Amino acid sequence: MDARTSNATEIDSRPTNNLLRRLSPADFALLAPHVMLESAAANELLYNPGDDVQVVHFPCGPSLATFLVPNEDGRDVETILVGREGAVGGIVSEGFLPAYTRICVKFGGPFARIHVGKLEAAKQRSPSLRHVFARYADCMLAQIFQSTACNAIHSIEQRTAKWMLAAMERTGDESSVPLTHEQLATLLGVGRSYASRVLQSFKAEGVLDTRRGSILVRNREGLRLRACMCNEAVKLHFEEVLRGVYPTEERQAG
Amino acid sequence: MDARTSNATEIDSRPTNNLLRRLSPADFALLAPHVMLESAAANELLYNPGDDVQVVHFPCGPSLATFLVPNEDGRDVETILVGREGAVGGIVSEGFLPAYTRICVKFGGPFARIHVGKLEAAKQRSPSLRHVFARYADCMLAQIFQSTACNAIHSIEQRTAKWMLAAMERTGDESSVPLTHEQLATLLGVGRSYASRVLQSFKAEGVLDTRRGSILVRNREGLRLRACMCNEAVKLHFEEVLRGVYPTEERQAG
DNA sequence: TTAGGTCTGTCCACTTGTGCACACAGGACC
DNA sequence: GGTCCTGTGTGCACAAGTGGACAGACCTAA
Repeated sequence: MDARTSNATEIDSRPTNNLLRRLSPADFALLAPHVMLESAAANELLYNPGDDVQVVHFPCGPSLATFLVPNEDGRDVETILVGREGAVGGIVSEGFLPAYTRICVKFGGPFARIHVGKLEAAKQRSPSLRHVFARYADCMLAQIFQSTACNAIHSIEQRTAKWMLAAMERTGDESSVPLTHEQLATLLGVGRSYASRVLQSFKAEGVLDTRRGSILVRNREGLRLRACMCNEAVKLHFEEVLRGVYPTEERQAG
Repeated sequence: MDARTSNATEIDSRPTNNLLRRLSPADFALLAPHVMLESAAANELLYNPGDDVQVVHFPCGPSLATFLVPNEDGRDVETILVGREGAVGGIVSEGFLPAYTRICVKFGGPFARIHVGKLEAAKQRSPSLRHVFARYADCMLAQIFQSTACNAIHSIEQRTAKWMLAAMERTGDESSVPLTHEQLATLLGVGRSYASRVLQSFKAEGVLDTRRGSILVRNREGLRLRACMCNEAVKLHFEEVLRGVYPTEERQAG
């Protein structure tokens, strides 16, 4: 699989994960033999704290994973969402270390998987591949930093709106988010009744509608107005950092 | 500076930064020619968002740096502390990317510095050196994840206590933290008057005393009781991950 | 068709944190 | 020794979020 064969058809045959699609044909070719496409159900745990990190998971299509930090009182706290724009597992650590967080499939669907060892071996052969992953790691870091700040100062209302937009952007579903109020509350780290009240206030303003087990978005722009700008800040960094992944000449060649 | 000279004297001559001290003599020797020891004053900015990251800064002794996330309304939000246990700048990204956060010297003092390019070159020559930094990156990630969770669910009282303990641990000063109420408030992302009130309640319980511009710790154990366990969780991960940095034989050789 | 479990909407009393205001205290500098 | 500035202590009205409770709605499965 050399640069010659890198046409649109080949690119489309890749898993629908933006990080993998961003790779040059040559870099993807290094990974391709080791990539497995599998599916995972909602609530499946990819890692628990202390697990030896051996596999990188790339959410594809509407799949969504989250990082949960366990808390002394037993309830986990949700931190960041990772969808088809990225990957989870050994991104920063380069694997073979105990996981710090729990990683949970939030919305089920296809995942591309590769063993960390294979990925690291490929990185050793291709500096540009290493750079792609280092850059993505930096983006993920930005995402977490932003979440930390967001949790410190933004209201539950803002964070609810932010979360819904982030989820929709990743799943591609423009009109609904499959969550119960309970799940939304857990995810925001607030009480269920308060989460319901926030949704109710959005509903009163015509932004949302609620169904049993899912939330329907009626006015996306309204939601955006009520959200903090954290998503946008992070997205900007993603674009800036990942745009320059390959030097121009290499990208032209692809 | 080769392995032959790696005796206790040489180790003590290293900068008082635990990450650097943790390196095997051979690995440190790769960096040593490029390490500059300088000092920075409190409030000095090491990076601003968008800056090209070219230098890694290792806080030494009582120096302390923090990562600040800029907010739409202009006030920065403090996220994590980095002291002599670690380093800031290009740790995850491997440098040469725009910084996402602002990095600010919180408590002034000595910093060891090295150009990212030199560090990366050394990593290329020594896989074990690369591993040390990958492992530290993972620890830093754990720290940020924990902060995100902490901000989501812990009270200001708990976070105040946590912050004070974390600062003392890093500076080595067991009895005082040089902060005004205003600074503490900013750092926690709360209003100044509420920060004062929390300190007042600690004072009433005999845990603290307040001075103009600094906070005196009277009862460290009491502080620990009032803090959340976030520090401990992260510390455990640091120990677990950094303990195994060098395989036993290599450590013996050093 | 009914029964039972889960999800939802809402009430209430309560705690936590906000934002502003203002008096006063501690130092530094003339 | 006074002056001025910044930092500190506290009061108040208010907003945000908690946690428990309970009735009713929706869905599934027998």
